[in-house]
Amino acid sequence: MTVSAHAGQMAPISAIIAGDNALNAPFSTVSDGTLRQFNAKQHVFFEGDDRDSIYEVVEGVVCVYSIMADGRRQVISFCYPGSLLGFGYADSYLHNAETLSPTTLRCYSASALETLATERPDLSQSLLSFMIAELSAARDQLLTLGRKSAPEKIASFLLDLSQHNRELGEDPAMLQLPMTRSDIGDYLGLTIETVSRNFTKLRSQGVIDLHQSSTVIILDMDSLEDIASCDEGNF
Amino acid sequence: MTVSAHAGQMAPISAIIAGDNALNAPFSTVSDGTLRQFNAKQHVFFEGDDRDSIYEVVEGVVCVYSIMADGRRQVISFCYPGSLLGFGYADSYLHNAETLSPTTLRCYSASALETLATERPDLSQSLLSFMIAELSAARDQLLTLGRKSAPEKIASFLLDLSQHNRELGEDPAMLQLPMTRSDIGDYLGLTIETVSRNFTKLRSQGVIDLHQSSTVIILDMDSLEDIASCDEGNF
DNA sequence: CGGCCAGTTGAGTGTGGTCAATCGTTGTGG
DNA sequence: CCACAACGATTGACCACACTCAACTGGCCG
Repeated sequence: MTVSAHAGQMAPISAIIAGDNALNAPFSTVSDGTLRQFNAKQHVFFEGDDRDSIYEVVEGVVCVYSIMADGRRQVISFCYPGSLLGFGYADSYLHNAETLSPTTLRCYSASALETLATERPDLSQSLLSFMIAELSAARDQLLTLGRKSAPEKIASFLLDLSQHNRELGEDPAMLQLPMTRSDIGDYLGLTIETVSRNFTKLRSQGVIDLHQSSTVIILDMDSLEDIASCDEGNF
Repeated sequence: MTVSAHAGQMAPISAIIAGDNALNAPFSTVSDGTLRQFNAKQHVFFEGDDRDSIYEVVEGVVCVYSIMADGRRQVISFCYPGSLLGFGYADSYLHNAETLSPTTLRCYSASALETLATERPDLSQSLLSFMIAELSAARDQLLTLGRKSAPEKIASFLLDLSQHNRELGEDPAMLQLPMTRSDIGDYLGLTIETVSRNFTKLRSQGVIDLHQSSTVIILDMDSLEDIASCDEGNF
């Protein structure tokens, strides 16, 4: 799946750092662990900023993206609770990070966390697991961007969100989209018009329903899966 | 950069495992470490195979790719010496791996290596560094696949190879391509015809020279960077 | 020599991009 | 309360870039 989040069964980084009495513990071992609140559409950091902090998404959704000199944008991932932002060994952030909804982040000192990782094998293992999951998601997305048609991209995207809901125990047929059509387009390598047209097409085929533009109801999961993998029989 | 290889300054995994008297030591700590030889165009493993072994590229180039039911292919990375193949926590390989040239791989037991990683912080750190580099490369490639035109993709690809040469102390203007036009197309999300046409176009513009189809000489690095329109100053 | 394969080149097509108009919702101020 | 602006989303008309199909070249090897 390409939605960037900790796989459900993994312990969140915060729990590893805090030890057994996790979640509400004082994070004395690493300099910080304090919570920061963001409104929607606020930047957490920009590419090139000094990489002083690493964030764990606690609540909300964050959009990580790259941008080219002429303004073309590529969304790298949508980060849901459990994801880490800003982890790596560069001395500045490699991407931009912007909240899509009101968001709570847990903030760590980058240097302290990375030093701690050299001392705590469980933390190091947890970070490694997280990176493996992220890499796997990024590689799946390479296939989507490089080889799938627009309808396949849209269907794959909706199925990813559905799977994400399923892992959280939420309704896999009822999707709340915190991102705009523009975000989706920049994630899938499409324009907003193409995203919109394909949403409309799926609705006219009876595969999905769209009450508000931010709510997608999957009416025919089988058809959606057919479209995602093969894209035969349209028009 | 998107060419998948250990960043030059990192210690290869084999050195970590073997300890200080690296490279030629008996790899008693992990079950294996033996060398395996491959000819060109041989598969190392297929997607779905039991993930029993992890490989380190010692010599040669390996192409890692995904394939869809209808045959569409996406090349994930070209793995040069220093890269790891098959690392992850899934119980089967997630991709296919095929040698492009005669290749030597160092072979480890996946379970033994991953167990060892829980005991040896230096190994765990090394693996984490490697994964960070791989993730960064994959994310760069997302931008290329999602947002760049065909000429930009080709130019970026050649610049990546040039940068790789530079890191190895080889001539950054003289590129030996171990992969076919089809491999390049499947890496960049293009057809072989589009790859070929853009190579021809670069040659007719005097940006590159092509003696054999597998040798590219960069005549005008500045133009190539302009065409790539890449604001990449990585490393 | 002939077959095979990778690569190149050409002609025509179609998917998805561009440009532009419109719609719908939300929020603000008169 | 309505008028209006702002913004996201939708739809339409048109176009271009990259794909498809096809022919051909050149190198390699039996």
